[in-house]
Amino acid sequence: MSVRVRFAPSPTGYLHIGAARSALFNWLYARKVGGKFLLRIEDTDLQRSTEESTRSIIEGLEWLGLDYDEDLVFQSANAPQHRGAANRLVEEGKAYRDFTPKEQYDDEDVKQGIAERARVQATEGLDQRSNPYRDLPKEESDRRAAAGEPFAIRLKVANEGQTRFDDIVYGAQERSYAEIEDLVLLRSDGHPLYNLSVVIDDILMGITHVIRGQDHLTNTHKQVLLYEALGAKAPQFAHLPLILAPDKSKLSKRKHGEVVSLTTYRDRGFVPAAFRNFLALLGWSPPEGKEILSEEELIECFSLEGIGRANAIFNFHENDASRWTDDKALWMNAEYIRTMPLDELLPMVKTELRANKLWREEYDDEDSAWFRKTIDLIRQRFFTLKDFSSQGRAYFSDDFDFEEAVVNKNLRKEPRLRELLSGLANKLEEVEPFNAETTKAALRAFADEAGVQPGLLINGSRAMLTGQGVGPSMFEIFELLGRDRSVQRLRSGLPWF
RNA sequence: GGCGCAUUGGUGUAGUUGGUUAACACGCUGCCCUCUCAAGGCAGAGAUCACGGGUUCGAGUCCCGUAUGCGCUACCA
Repeated sequence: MSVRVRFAPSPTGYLHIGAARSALFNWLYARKVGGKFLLRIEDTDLQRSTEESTRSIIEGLEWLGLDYDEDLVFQSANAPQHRGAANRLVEEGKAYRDFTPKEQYDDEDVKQGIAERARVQATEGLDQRSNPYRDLPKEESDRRAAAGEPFAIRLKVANEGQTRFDDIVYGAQERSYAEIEDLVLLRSDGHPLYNLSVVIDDILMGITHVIRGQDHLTNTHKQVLLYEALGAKAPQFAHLPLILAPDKSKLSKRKHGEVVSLTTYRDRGFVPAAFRNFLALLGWSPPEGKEILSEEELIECFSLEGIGRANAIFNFHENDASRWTDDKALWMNAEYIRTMPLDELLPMVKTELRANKLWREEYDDEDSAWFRKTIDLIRQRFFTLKDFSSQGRAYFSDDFDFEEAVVNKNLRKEPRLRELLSGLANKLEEVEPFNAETTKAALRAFADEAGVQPGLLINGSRAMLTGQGVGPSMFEIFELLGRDRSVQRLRSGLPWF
């Protein structure tokens, strides 16, 4: 039987990086074993589901390069089947109508309410099967339903026994029926509930392996019960450890902000392959210990058995802008930027420059050799794609900022520099040809004549030509910017004012 | 409250059927290289493997308990 897996997010917001990782693992597994990777949007909660969210999920997956194999499935479209299944279970006596009036819960303290109710239930000695409608004669149930009395449908969980399944990650799991309530399948307004929907949909879609977050581990027992009631074979389950914030709390946008949203990484200049690589290493480790893995390598060595059981901490630093996300993610992105094939990087840089009005069509044409050379040089010390338009700005525009601290340290500290650099400009004007070699010789000779350290002129030049104190070798910069721009910037005197 | 799951340096992870100096990556420190910053090279700090018992000649690895964290416990997903 060929493998079919799915990623089934609910469209109630941005795509969370934890969800993105679930998608990735499903995708990797499908690609690894030659199975199908499907996408299902779980939009049964109509109140909270939005089209915008669905779009952002699809965009996110596309950005990560996780292509799905069949048509997108909307869970809401299967609602008739969900209801049909629930009614069938009632007919078969495996579920029952619960005419208890619906209670209203405050959305705020649901968790507390649950704990409170559980406590009361325990002290009053109520068990999970105390529902008065559980054993209502079928005729009466039918009659009341026909009379229009509202009801929810609950699964009739047997008194004795236990569910069991083997989780590929967490191992053998058992749970006694006594700990499982008669779960609601259908709300009194006819809406199918999550546990019913997933099971029906997974059956409908022929899912063979359910790979999802560990937060569903205990719910799985209910679902196993449903598979049994429906006479269907349960799929294999593999639950993934969760991704937590540094304080070990659940990662949430409300509490932790943008770092948890996948699109943030796209918007802040991550290379998709780098982020995918980083995500893969959260909770999973390759057998060889090699960490930088291409798409092919990732697929090749991926296995469900390599997934760990402990929750991983996503180590970002909330109050440190330069370490706004996990250090290793940032490092990996830099690693990709400086080592990936230039031809794959170029389109991303183009997009970035374009967004900042720094792109010129010539870069694709007569200046393409220059452009490639420039990108290849400056990418060596960049961390994100954003750096091409910020730190790299001086290479693409004459309108760039001078860093105050750099100007003070490399220019103002030595008053003679203004004249010296102007003199250097004169010297460079005569250099022929104009390249790294010749400018180097010229600068050194000039430093000798003037009786100053070459470093003084080099650092001063860097400040004048790029506005920055750090960057590539100065002579490479001269060559790249060319004689005219180099000379002009050296003479501009701009930063002195 | 009940039930479940987890616990190896700051972070991510390796640690084969229990065997001797607990490994790798990121981060951090120092040195080299050097016009700066990276990269690279070298060196280093940092873990009594959550804690307490037990089994064993021997435990990060097996068993029990405790703690902590997380999850589920809903006519949310």
